[in-house]
Amino acid sequence: MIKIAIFDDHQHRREALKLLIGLENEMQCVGDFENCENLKEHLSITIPDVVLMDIDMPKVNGIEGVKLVRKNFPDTFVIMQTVFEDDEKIFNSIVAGAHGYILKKTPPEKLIEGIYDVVNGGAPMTATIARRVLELFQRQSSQNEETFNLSERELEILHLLVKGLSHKMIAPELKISIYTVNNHVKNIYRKLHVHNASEAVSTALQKRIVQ
Amino acid sequence: MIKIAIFDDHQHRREALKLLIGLENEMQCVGDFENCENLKEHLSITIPDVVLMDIDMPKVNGIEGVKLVRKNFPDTFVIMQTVFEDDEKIFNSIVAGAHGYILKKTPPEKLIEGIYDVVNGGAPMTATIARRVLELFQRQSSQNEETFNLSERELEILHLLVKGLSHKMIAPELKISIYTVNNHVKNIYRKLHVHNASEAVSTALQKRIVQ
DNA sequence: TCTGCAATAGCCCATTTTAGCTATTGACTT
DNA sequence: AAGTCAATAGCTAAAATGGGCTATTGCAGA
Repeated sequence: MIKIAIFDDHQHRREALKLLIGLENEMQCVGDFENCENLKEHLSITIPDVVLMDIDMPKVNGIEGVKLVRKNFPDTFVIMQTVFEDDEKIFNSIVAGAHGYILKKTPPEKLIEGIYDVVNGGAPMTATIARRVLELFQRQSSQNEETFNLSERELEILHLLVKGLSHKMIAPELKISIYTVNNHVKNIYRKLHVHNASEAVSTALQKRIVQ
Repeated sequence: MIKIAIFDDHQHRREALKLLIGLENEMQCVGDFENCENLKEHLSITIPDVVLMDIDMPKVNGIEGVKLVRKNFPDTFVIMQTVFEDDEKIFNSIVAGAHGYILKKTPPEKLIEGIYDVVNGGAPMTATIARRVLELFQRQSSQNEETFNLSERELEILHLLVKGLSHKMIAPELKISIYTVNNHVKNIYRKLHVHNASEAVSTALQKRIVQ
């Protein structure tokens, strides 16, 4: 039996969802709430497996809601619901830890399918949202192909600098002398146009020269 | 008519896919190749709308392949195909610009559905892959709410360290003495559990304490 | 074959950093 | 009123760094 809680500020929508869930033998609505105030207390009592979370709610909205759920009830799945496919809302929901993202106009049978999907390890979302997620992902990790002409060895040393190792610690790590380390470091600085280790590390991470 | 090109190192699989595509009235296979060598030339001639790209191919693999397609043929959709759901392959494919990710064991009708899906703005993927994508996303942008109890002033100084400023440069910037800078830096190190500026900068950026 | 360059090693030295202290002031909490 | 803590300032000494150099080896490209 899948226990479901509903967060939505429209009472008629809550009623409709309860009715829909009631039609399924394997599902049970254990609570419906008009916003995420006292979410922690509500969920402590109802202990749902899945939360249907409207994004646009007064006072404490759905983004905050999903954060609260994920923080306090890590085993509970959260499916976001919204009227429009808004990039920022999609992004924030996913970063906050949502497990699915379904439009309100989605036909009832698809919503039910989504609930089964999420408890079985899936991530229900519309085709368009899936595409948006991929695009957001690509934008996020736009790898700067530029390697600043750093040699293999320099990249290796840069990596160790990022890990916080001193010259003295890098030398035995690479089985070379501290003088050589110093030389490589100087060459790295020249190529990255920086003048100290902090700046080099900063550049390395921000331009994604090393991960 | 949707024009499709196939990249897969197994000839029997290429034949099977060609046969499958041939059964659809709205689809046409315009080429099949055993790896991504000369991909640019192949696509220049065949000009497909959708590329089915196997990931594990000898010489030039699918990840490199999708990069090449996206770089040279930005309007062509790429659906990745692989045997297993491997986090690293999923991640690399998406970062490289894939539009979909389907398992080879996926039934034929689902693959055809995926092709229609991708040209209609969707991103076909299995439920499990969708979940993985969301998790990768969350991991990527895990905004560590944790601020490590750094004070306002310490955050300010950490920010300047990330910008590559030395203690001597930070002092006049904040109109405080270099001794005070040194004290703040020491406190930052203690709170972040690090022992030098590189490590502090690295932690600050990776845990997203500063941007 | 010549040339350039990466990788290695070395030296020097001024400057910077790190870590150990002490101490005052002012704000906030109990 | 007492206690805590952030922010400030100061001192010192040891360690590390950054920026000058020179030099050898070996590889790859012109």
